Parts: sequence; C-alpha cells; structure tokens
Amino acid sequence: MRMSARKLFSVPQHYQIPQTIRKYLHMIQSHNTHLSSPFLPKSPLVLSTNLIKSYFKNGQIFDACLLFDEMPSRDVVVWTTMITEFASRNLYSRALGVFRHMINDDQCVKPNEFTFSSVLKACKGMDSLSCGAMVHGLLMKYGIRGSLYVENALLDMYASCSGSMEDACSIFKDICVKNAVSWTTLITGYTHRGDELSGLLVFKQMLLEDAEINTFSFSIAVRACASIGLSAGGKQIHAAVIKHGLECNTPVMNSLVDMYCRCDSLIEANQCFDAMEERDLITWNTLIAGYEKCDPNEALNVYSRMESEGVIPNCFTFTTVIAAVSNLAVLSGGEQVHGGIIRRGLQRNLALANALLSMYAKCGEVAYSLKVFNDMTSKDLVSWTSMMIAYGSHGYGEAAALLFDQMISSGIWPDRVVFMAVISACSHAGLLDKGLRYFKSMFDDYHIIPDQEAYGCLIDLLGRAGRLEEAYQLIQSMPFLPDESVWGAFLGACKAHKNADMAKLVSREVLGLRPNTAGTYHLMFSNIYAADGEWGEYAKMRKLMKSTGNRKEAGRSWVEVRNQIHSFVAGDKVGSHVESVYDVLEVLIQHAKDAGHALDIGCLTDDMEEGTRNYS
DNA sequence: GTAGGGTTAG
Repeated sequence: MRMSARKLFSVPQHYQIPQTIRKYLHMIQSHNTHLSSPFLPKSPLVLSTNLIKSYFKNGQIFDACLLFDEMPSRDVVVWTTMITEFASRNLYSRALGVFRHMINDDQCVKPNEFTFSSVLKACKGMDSLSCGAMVHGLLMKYGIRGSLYVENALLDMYASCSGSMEDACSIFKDICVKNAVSWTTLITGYTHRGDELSGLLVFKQMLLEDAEINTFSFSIAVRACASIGLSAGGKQIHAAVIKHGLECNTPVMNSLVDMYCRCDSLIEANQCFDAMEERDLITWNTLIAGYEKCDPNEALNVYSRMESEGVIPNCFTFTTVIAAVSNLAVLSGGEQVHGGIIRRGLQRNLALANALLSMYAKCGEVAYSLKVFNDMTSKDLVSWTSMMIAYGSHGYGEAAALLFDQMISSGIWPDRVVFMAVISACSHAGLLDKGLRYFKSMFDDYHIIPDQEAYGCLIDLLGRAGRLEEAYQLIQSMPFLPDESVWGAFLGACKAHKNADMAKLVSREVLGLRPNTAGTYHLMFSNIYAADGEWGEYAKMRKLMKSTGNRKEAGRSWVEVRNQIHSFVAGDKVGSHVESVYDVLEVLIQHAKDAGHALDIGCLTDDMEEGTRNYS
C-alpha cells in the first residue's frame, strides 16, 4: 500500500496545520496498520472519518480537506463522507470534484450506493441534467442496481433538473417496490415546475393504490392546493389528514393553515391554528402572512400575541410584519419594527433590508429608504428595483434613471421587473423619451420579451404624456389581447387628458371583458365622461353600474397625526375633525385659484358619491 | 465512520 495518496485540495500558502492534525499524523505514522491501542481505539480510517465530519460540523473545511489529503489510504466511506459533506453544504461542484478524483484515483476505490446517492444529490443541486445523466451511466457501468435509495435519488435528480418529466416517470415506473419517498419525490417534481394538478393526480393515485403514506405526502399535496388556490381539494385532504390521525403533526397543520390563508379562508385558517396542540415559529409566521394581505391590522395583532407568548421572531416574521406596516403606511410602527430588527441583529438580512426600504418609501420617507439602501453591505436586483420604485412613486424619475444606469455599471443584469420600475418612474416624471429608450433597450440589449404588464407600463408612459393615438395603436399591435392593466393605463390617460372620444372608441372592447371586472370600467368611463363635462353619459354609466350591482370599493386613505391614524374615503362626512379638514381644503382651493390654477373637476369625481359632487 | 422526500417572505 502506498504511504501517501494523491492530494486533492489546495490550501492557502501560509496555512498552519492544526495541532490535532499533527497529533493525528504522528499517530498514523507510528501505528500505520489497523492496530488497536490506548491511543487508537478505532482504526485510523474510522478515526479520520470521524475527525473530518467534526471539522465540517464546525465549519473548518480547510482542516477537513487537509486531513483528507494527508491520509495515506482512503476507503469508500471516507470518500463518500467528503462528497456528502460538501453536497449538504450546497458546495455541489466541490462534491462532484471529489467524486471525479475518486473514480480516477490510483487506489481504485469503487463507489457504492451511498456514494451514488450523494453524487446524484449534487447533480440535482447544480441543476445539471448532463452531469446527472453521466452519473446514471456510471451507475450502470459499476453495476449498482436494486438500491431504493439510489433509485429515489435518480428519480429526484431527473424530476428536479430542468428538462422534461419523462425520464423521471420512466425511472418511477421501473422501481419495483416504491416507498413513500418515491411517490413524494415524483409529486414534488411536478409541483416544483408549477404543474400542481399533475402532482395532485399522482397523490390521488398514491391513495388509490393504498401506497405507504406519511406526513410528507400530505404537506406536499396541501401545498399544491394552496399554490393554485384549490380550496375544495385542500379541504378534502384536510379530511384525509384527520382520518389518518395526523392532526398532531406540525408541518402538516402548518401547510393547512397556509392553504386556508392562500384560499382567503381566514376563518378556517384560524380554526386550524387554534386546534393545534403545538405551534412553532412557522405556524405563527404563516398566520401573520395570511392576515398581512387582507387585514394588516390583524396581522400586527397576531404578531403581538406571538411575542407575548414568548415566541422569538425571525427574518420571515419581520419581513411580513414590515409588509403589514407598509400596507398601513404607519411610519411610527415601521420604525418600532426596525428597532426590533436592529436589537436582534437581523439588519444585515438582505430580504429584510429590501422590505424596510420599501416600507419607508410607502410611508413617504424616501430619504430613509435611501439610507437603508446605502447602508446595505450587499445589494441584489430586488434592492435596486425597490429603490427605483421608491424614487418613481415620489416623482423622482431622473434619480431612478440614474440608479438604473449605476446598477448596470455595477454589473447587475436587469430583469423585466426592474425595467418596469424605471419605465414607470420615467412615466410619472414625464420623461417620455427616456422611458421609450429603456423599453427599447429591454429587448434590444437584454433580449427580454415584454409581457402584458410591461406593455401596460409603456402605454401608461405614452398615455401620461398625452400620446393617446400612439398608445391606442400600440394596444392594437400588441402580440396579445389587452388585459385589465393595459386598459386601466389607457383609460387613466383618457381621463387625465379629458379625451372622452378615445375612451368611447374602446368602450365596447373593454366592457366586453369579464363581467366581474366590468364594474371597475363602468366607473372609469363615468369618471372620464364627468371629467369631459359629459354629464349625460356620466349619469347613464352610474345608472348602469347600480343596475348591474357592480360597485367599485371606495379607495380609503389615512394619515398619521401625533401617533393617531385618521382614515377616510373621498367625500367623507363622518369622522373626527372632518369639518376642519374641509375648512383647510377651502383655504387650499382658494390659494390655488389665487395662484391662477383652475380647479380640476376630474380629480374630484373619483369614487365620489352623488352628494359630494355638490361640493365642487 | 457514508445516502432520501415536507410547512412560512421577498
């Protein structure tokens, strides 16, 4: 046997060999055979494998590599340990590198089923179908067959890597005795690529075949229902969960709470939450996130309940809480949460910093947003996009454009969303040419195909600049039928530029859309006609709205004054200090008139009830 | 001394 095996790793030049390794090497050299002694209770191979594992556990990867390199001989277990440890730390290419050395090594150690399942995991992690297929070939070459672990890992690799599901299905079919892992791996393969229905069909098949079923399969199936808003399916699975007596499993119950939240059934979500014997942080985070979208005040209540029960919040919790605060636009609340984040030392979390940046912008404090942005030690595409949205929503189009150019210079590749952010910022600041240049650059320089939403941005840009003809022609020439966002942008522009003729031109097409959205458009048209002074058409539209029962929910605004939130709708007649609000409004209108501005009736008709019109 | 599938945000 050779005394020194080939070295694999390069460690830094001035790296000091740790004392433990020196001692170990000394022992190996003095007992270079498989001896048992008071100093070597186990064989050197077992000892070194254990040592390597503990180095990895402590994050001392250099030491683990150094020790591996110094080993005079290596067996399949220590090779596999290296591969597994790298793969479980998401260092997939290093895992595959070790495997490559293993099969080319002079000592000819044959990989076993343990090795192959870790190697396949690394291929999956790299999303490399070609590597996976090559490993599949090697599996054949080494004649390894009949291990369910390997078959499931192979199935997982084909089901997870980009490509078709055909290979995964064929592996699945060939597994003689499938276990719960085989089934759930196939289901996850479908759901991860957005084909929830196929995943649910496999789950159904699993139940029909009376296959081994466990908690994992249930939570995956519930999540599939949640993703596509299939509450009926989710309820059926809930019944099956009860039938199988799995109500005490926290992950399964968490997925049910999430499913009900996503299906807007907050009552059922609460019932599940209350029925749970044990709740973990995910349970609380899920319920808070559920309320964040529909009732941000209640989301904050759940958060304080969670804190009062002594549950320690994490980054997920804070991100959701910040979103709730943003929805309420309560600056003081946002600052309190920011304080809590700093106290817990979580301010370096990127997603959290991005959420804080957006929160300050929504609360009207762009300068704070910029401070968060500048203080970030690392920024991702979301950070840049959020800062551009912050600038854009406050009318700082030039600043957003400058930021976009800085982002490109810093080497970040843009996506569709960041283009929409910068185009929208240009649109709100009246920077028509700049906005058009960005739209052109999106597909000319970055080959991003604009979707409906991106076209909506462009139409908004043209519309706000008063180029209604061009906007209309663009709608006609788009590669898809215009949706609500496109018509919304166009009609908003018709209204702003008091162009009832253009609005009439498209009314037939727009009102032919889905009946449940027509109400919104009726209101828009009525406002456009009102803005144009066509009160007859306005009255007709309002009548039509009432007859169809369509009613757009009134937009609610609120303002925070001395730690107190005042909420109101347009034309509000009730609430505290309403009279003084109207008095101030009178003064402002008079100031505007004195400055030579005519009162724009169009901006006062939005969402207003009949009585309020008298006011203008 | 070596291997597998699940739940929360952006």
